[in-house]
Amino acid sequence: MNHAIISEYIERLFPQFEPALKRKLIESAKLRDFEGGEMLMQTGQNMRSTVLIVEGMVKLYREGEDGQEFFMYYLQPGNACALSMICATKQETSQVMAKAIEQTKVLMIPISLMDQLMRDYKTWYYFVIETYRMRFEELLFVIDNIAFKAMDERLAFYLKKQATDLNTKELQLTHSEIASDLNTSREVISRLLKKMEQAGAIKMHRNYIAYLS
Amino acid sequence: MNHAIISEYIERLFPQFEPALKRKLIESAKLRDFEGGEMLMQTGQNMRSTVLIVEGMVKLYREGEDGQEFFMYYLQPGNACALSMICATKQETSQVMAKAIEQTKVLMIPISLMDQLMRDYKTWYYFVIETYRMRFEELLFVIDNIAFKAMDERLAFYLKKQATDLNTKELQLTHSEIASDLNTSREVISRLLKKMEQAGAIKMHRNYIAYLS
DNA sequence: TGATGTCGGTGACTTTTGTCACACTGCATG
DNA sequence: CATGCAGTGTGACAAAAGTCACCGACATCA
Repeated sequence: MNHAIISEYIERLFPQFEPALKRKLIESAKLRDFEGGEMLMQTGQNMRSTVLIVEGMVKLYREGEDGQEFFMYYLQPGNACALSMICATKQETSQVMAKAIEQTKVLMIPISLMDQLMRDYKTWYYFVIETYRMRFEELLFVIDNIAFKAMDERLAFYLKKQATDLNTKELQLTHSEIASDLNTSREVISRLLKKMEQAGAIKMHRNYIAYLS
Repeated sequence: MNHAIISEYIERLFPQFEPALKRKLIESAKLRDFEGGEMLMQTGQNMRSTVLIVEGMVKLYREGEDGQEFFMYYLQPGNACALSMICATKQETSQVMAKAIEQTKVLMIPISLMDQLMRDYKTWYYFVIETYRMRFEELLFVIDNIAFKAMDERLAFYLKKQATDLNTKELQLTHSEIASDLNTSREVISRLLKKMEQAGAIKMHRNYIAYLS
């Protein structure tokens, strides 16, 4: 039975939720699977649910006019999609792309429940506010980087963030992927990576980069 | 008496608030004045109130490491500062600068009231969510521009936005100010403006720019 | 083992943006 | 009205980033 699985996820990932809220979510949330590479959300799409990630990893990015994929941030188990909350509440369409980068499971909470949850469960309200705050801050960092920093610094920041978020020092990234995430060209990334390698910050290998220190 | 003035502002600028909420705000909000050029909020500052603009104009910008002022958006009468809500709720420090660009009046709502307002007044809750949504969207546009567009396009977008937000075709901006807002140099702006003038999009004058069409 | 495709390296070049230097203009102020 | 200053114009150059062309290394698979 799905309820038991959902219950387990909620207990593990959202322990701060009050018991009544947990029960409410267990009875009304739907579990949904996404394959790696599958889209959770697309620009212009209308959201009907708020999304809580419970397994896997979701990449949020802004799509440029000719299909560029400008990376913003990752969502991990325990995170909610701030945009799905916002769009859900207002019935607005999404402004960003969300893609599962590996096998991912999410809880879908019908938008019709949002009002009630916000009003009746303080821990939910705090969770929502905290979600907004975190994502807002992430966007501010993104803006800082592209507004004030040159490519080399942006690349260094990007690699560091990848190492932190994905919790590994072996970054499974091709130069093309990085270039796409930073909206530049592969050659630029290749050259900058070489400099970083010479400076001893990384070690390059085929298909992955070892992040040192 | 201040209550009467506050009441008038609320009636005029926030007609969508339910009567009980209006009464609550009238009794607990404080009116505060800022001179043009005065800071409402500074990076690292701790917020103790949620801020509603009722008169004037507030400029939100991100501060770079060497004092650059990267423009994000304006707040006008009827708007709330999304960041003051977020920071207020979590007792976090602000990540941006907010500066009054003219004589400005705001309503300050003590953070201690936020929980109660969110829970008890549906129109407040909607207002907050809508505020988040709008500002989130603004940030996404900002990111679009700096991530995907070249200076000329960014400048065109910037001028258009100024004309819209400030509701005038006579933009009281010096080239230096524009350069600072877009985090580039005055010379670049001067040259691009000349191109735009030649293309017939604007007409330059000393100390102001006429935005045509 | 040869064919193919992805990944990465690199030189040469262009374009865009940033920097420096200096000149000009109109306004304000004493 | 002389002086100073903020605002602007502009040429020359430097630096950063983007583009193009092409190469080689490696993996996979028939």
